[in-house]
Amino acid sequence: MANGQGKVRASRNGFARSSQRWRLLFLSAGETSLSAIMAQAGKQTTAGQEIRLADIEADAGSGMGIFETLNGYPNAASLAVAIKEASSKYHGAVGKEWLRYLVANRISLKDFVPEQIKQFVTGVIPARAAGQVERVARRFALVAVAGELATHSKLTGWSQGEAIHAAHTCFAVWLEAFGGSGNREERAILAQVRAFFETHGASRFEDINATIDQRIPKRAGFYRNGIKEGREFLVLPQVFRKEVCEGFDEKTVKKVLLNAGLLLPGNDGKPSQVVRLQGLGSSRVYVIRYRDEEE
DNA sequence: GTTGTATCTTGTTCCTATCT
DNA sequence: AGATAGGAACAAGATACAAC
Repeated sequence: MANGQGKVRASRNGFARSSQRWRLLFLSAGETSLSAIMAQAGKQTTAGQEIRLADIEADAGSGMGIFETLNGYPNAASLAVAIKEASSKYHGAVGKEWLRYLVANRISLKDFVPEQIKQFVTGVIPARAAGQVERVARRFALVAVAGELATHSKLTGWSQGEAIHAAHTCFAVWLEAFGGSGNREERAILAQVRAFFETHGASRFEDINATIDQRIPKRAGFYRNGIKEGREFLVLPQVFRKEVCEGFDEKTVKKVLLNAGLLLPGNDGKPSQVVRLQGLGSSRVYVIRYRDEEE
């Protein structure tokens, strides 16, 4: 549905039948964002998918959930109930009037609407923005212009410019989250690495100085009490790739861990260090300094 | 004799250029 | 414009050499 195109099929006599096309603007009150769902499945979202489903934070930041102002109601819940009652009583009335207005003014709107959309878009997108950002901005612009037109034709009762202001605010929130998606990924990686050591740190790592044989089922690596301070985990390359980096790009994980100071690089600048291990000879391992929260 | 470091080799991945 | 091949870059294992 979000692609705006139906399946292309052949007609009965073998010719290409014209496929169905539509423009769809839908709003979903999903509790979890698309990227969160994909992350649960251990997959990445491509930029194109995030463009089709633009995430807007539902918390307006005023301490009242989705609302910014209460419009005279004592609290957010009573406003929500009032909106629900009014909409179940009057729903559809404005929509019909709106369509009537569009049809009556379609000649003049044909030039006016694209012009207004262009104006909105150039006003909100930052310089040197990616084309994807502009595409999302155009969708917000359509909503903004439609809202202003509805206000102009006395269908909403809003003050002039309110729809544009609202779309502006929502777009700014979206843009910040989209631009900060790298930060979101970074946090997810650090959380995963932390969880790995919290789960396996005491059970799957062997003491590097151990003289007696220890039985470590599904050994993930070794630990040593750090040269400077704290405990250092020496993770074997296969485990690092398969378990620590699971669901993420290995290079990205290494970069994030290096930047966070958790992964100690070797003297030769490589992310892994060569360490002599009991029974394994010298091997490359990823040295990760695990710090407790209070340090 | 052991340990640490440096260099070489091999394998893999990604990017670019060329051809169809 | 897309696909394929080749080259470059990087990582990891191996080996050699030096120092303690």
